[in-house]
Amino acid sequence: MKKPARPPAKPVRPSALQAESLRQTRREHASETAEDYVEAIADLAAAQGEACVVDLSRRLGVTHVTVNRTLARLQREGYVSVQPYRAIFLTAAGSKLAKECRRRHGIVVAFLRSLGISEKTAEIDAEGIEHHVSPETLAALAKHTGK
Amino acid sequence: MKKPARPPAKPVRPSALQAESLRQTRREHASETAEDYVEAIADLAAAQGEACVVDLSRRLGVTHVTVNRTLARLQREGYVSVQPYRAIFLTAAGSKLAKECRRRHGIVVAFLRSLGISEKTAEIDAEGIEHHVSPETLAALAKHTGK
DNA sequence: GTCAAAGTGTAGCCAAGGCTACAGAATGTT
DNA sequence: AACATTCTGTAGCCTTGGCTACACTTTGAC
Ligand SMILES: [Mn+2]
Ligand SMILES: [Mn+2]
Ligand SMILES: [Mn+2]
Ligand SMILES: [Mn+2]
Repeated sequence: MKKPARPPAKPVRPSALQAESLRQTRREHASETAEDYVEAIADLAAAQGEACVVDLSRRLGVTHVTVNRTLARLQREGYVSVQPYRAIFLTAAGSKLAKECRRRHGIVVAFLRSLGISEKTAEIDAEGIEHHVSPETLAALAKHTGK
Repeated sequence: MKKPARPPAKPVRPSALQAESLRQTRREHASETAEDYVEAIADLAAAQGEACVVDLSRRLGVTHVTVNRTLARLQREGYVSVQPYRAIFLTAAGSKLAKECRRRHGIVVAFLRSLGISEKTAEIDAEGIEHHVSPETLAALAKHTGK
């Protein structure tokens, strides 16, 4: 079916734009784990003074094995500093990222709440949406909520 | 560091809720590929009469190899029907899913546009956001936009 | 100090979803 | 009919991110 007998070929949506959008979405998925981890580590550090593996595994909803392997990758990428049987610390880069993520998370949740969404649903949806909000959209959400 | 000397232990956010939210986000990621594929297949069928592997690979921004393997999985899961060197067809389940996804995609884009987001950014952001919008939020977005 | 419980680390399994390289099939043009 | 191009399929590689099972370390309680 190389060239099917094409009817007028009205493009529902340009393929190139959708391809670019999906590529962007995949890039966002690649950084998503790092974002959720550093945010969780910062939250735990703020609440308890420090973060350990089991606390993270409870908060992230995965086993401690997954946490461990992911922390190794995040250390490789320069976001955290881990040593065997020691608490987990964010690097400067990790802290910066955590701060940005916490801000963005708050804006998304506040926006959803302003739309009348229940707190629980707002939290659930925000956890996924947050990673796909461009700066342009984030600003619009903040403005809309604040107004 | 089993039990660190804990300061008052003010929970920034309950761990259980965040864990549940992240689990939900992961479930959504698992269905995301299927959703984007059936939507793309439906779009291509509407525009050209039928969908083939290279058209899909162009539209999805991946190689034809990835498309092929994913189509095998989607067939296993009952969304598409593929035969070697034949066009790709949606099953009833696939068509139903595509229809829902197209509707949801449109609502998310329209909402972003109504916020003043540029068309291109709206498309890009929507491609990621759409999969994380609960029915409750989707309804709120539709209502907000229509108003 | 002993010891059980909790925490941590590691080996090894799996599926998804990217990719390159190569081979075979279909097609359009000459 | 021949051939170049395009399309399709497959083998095999990689990374991410889940998991269980098992072993070791730390810690708190007695
Ligand atoms: Mn998140
Ligand atoms: Mn978050
Ligand atoms: Mn999408
Ligand atoms: Mn879509």
